[in-house]
Amino acid sequence: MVDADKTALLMPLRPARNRTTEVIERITGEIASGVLSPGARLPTEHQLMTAFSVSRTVVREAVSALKADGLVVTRQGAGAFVSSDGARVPFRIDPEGLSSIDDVIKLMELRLAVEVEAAGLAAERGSLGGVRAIERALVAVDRAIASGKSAIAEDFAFHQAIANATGNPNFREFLVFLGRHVIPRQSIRLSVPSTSAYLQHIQVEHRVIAAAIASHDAKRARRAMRAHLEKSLRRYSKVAEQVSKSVLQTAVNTKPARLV
Amino acid sequence: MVDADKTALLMPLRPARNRTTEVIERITGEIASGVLSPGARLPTEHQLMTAFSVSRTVVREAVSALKADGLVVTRQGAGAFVSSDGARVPFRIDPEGLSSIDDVIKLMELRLAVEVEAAGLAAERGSLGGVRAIERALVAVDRAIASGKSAIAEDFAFHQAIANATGNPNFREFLVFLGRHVIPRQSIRLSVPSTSAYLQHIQVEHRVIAAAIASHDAKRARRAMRAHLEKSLRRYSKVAEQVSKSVLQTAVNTKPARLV
DNA sequence: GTGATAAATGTTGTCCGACAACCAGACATG
DNA sequence: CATGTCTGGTTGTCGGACAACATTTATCAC
Repeated sequence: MVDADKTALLMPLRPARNRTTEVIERITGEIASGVLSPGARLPTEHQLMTAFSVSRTVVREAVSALKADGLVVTRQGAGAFVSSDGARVPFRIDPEGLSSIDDVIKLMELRLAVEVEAAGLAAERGSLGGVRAIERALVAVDRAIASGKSAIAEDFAFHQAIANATGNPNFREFLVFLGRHVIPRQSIRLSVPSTSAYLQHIQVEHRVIAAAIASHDAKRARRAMRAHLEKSLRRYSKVAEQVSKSVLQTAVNTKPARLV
Repeated sequence: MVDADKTALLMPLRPARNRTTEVIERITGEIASGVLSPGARLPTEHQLMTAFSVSRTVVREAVSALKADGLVVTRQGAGAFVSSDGARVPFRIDPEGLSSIDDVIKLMELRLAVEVEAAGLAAERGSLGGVRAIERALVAVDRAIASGKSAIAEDFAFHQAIANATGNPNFREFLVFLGRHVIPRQSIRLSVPSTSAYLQHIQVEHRVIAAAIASHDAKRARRAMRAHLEKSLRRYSKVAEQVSKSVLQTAVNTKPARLV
């Protein structure tokens, strides 16, 4: 954990405020604020050059980034246009917006919503192979606990196996997306006692969920998953309270992170 | 609808296969396939220029797009690196992957998961203002029905008001994200009878949900929302069956859309 | 006059060369 | 040995040029 903090301190200064990102933010702002409505044509590269007094390279890189985000589409010889079908613009979670523990909790609520339904769907139509995969993930957690590890990766693999058993890839994909945001937060590890006894208690909850899915009892699966995740949420918010009391100590650790 | 199809036909050729996109796909592929592991440094711009035999402009626009996607970060003077914390890479839904009705159903299942929990949270901790907003959205739907409109936008606003009442912005944001993908599909409108009688029946379900939220009954709110959306899903999959029978007619309509 | 064809203009896509800002490691200095 | 400096390499920005394409305008045949 100390290592994680150190690397965070040694590798800061990511968003390197160069001209390109400023142009990106300006254009993005005008699109978001509605000045440029969908389908509208945005200024020509030359106009943008003179308006922002930057080179064409900067303008083109900015537009390229906007294109990658799906906000604009370009047509050679015609111009660049604000994307009319918003279907391409992705769902982002600002990493800066996860600095507080409360933000992490809000994310975990979304995860709970998805996972509860995933457990229900897995129970309704989980194939034999899907159920087998869930049980394999369970024994993997067992092995990790036995060897004294924190079993974080194995625990996540278990939840992923359930999402997989729904037969709906959206559940697995969205779960790993949320995992990428929630898991790397070091504050989680602080909240997890990760003693063998605690982990084995978690495993009991896991087995209840797995049993409900295996017996195709959707209601029980949803209830078990909800209980499992709500317990984790409550434990987490308790940590939030404790941490908020010792703000001074955390402040010196989080402040540099905000500068990133 | 005919207009929408026409514009879709007149403005096709989105992925305009230019050199930049090819370079993007090549690099993205090498990252996805694990050839370039997180934290690894990718080749210098000069190496990429000679490797792909393109100009530096193309290379820079490509890495600019990759930067916008969060796949790589650059440090002036040091190089470009594969992003180590995947927290920046967004959640995308490939618009091409929504061509079949089955894909849309799979998306709606995810929406159901989020909305059921949103209704529960809104009931648990919905403020007075939040409940008022939900009721306002309800009368808006009433007005739309009375004036003979399809009330699609007003219906979505109602669901959005519920997501808002959770106090967790993630729910609203994710819901509008999903809405951007699901709503524009014309196949939905085909499945909606949109007769006044049908819409008023929908409103009955809406009122049950709103009442449960207003009385802070989380369980009932979740159950009502689940019933509401599952009914919509079932109706939708029925349409899917009917459509799959008349594949020939839909084929001529969907084929060009795939080319977009 | 009208419709088709061609020219002209404007815009994005690509290439090239150059310099500034910056970083990492080698080197020199005390 | 520690510190400062230098040097080569890399990304960031600039400017100009031409190609490919779209749109508009002008021209011509009928």
